[in-house]
Amino acid sequence: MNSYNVYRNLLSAYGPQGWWPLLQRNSWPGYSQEGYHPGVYSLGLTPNERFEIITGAILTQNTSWANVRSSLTTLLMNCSFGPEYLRSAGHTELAALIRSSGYYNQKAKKLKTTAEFFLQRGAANDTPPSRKELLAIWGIGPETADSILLYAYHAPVCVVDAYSMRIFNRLEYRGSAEEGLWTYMGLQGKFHDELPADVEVFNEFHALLVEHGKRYCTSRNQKCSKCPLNSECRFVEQNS
DNA sequence: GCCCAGGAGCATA
DNA sequence: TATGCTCATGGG
Repeated sequence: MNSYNVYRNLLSAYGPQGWWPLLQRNSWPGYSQEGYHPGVYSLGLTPNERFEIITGAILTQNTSWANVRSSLTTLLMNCSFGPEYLRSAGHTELAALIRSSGYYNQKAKKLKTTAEFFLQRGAANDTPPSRKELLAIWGIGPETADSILLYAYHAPVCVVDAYSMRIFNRLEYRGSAEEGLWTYMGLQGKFHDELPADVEVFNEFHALLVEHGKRYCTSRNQKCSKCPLNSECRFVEQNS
């Protein structure tokens, strides 16, 4: 299944998603109360806005965004996402602030190690770190690294997540047949091959896959009859 | 009560 | 390289 066809189909069905949400801008024109900004991509980010995205990317690991937003609101009131605060805060204090995101002991440690990395880079934070540097940080894996590169630095990198795997495994009916399931790097390579190297396309594509995974391609009780991709999905074909 | 959510680290084989 | 386990809250 061609990723660009999927992208165009989902964009047509759902429209621009307004990622990555920025709570700090929730009173700006074009921004929703929750910080979404559909169709607005290219405004520069302040250091604290960039670090809000980095913080959110870590807190949302295996966690719903509603839980993360609650933590981000608390952090915004306490430190406005200044990384100096995350470094200096006590573990127990920080863990309490991000409690609603779950895994709060692990994530408190992840936030501190990440804050330390970016504080040491200092002025170099205007340019993106390498993917390898990000992966070397304790608490940052492939998806979080790519989310930081794409959404905090506008680098042309595709983000793959559990939804992407589920959707493309189903579209191609992988796993139940002779083909193996998609891996992170395998699916990212496919996306990079098939999509135009455009930051706005990559931005929307990942967000659209998340929306699609929530609305129709759910883990169970999937809603195939109303799915905008059902005419080209081998999972539907095999189960009808 | 169970399952899932915008994953990653670590031990084991 | 590839599984399996752990981390943890909050909504459906």
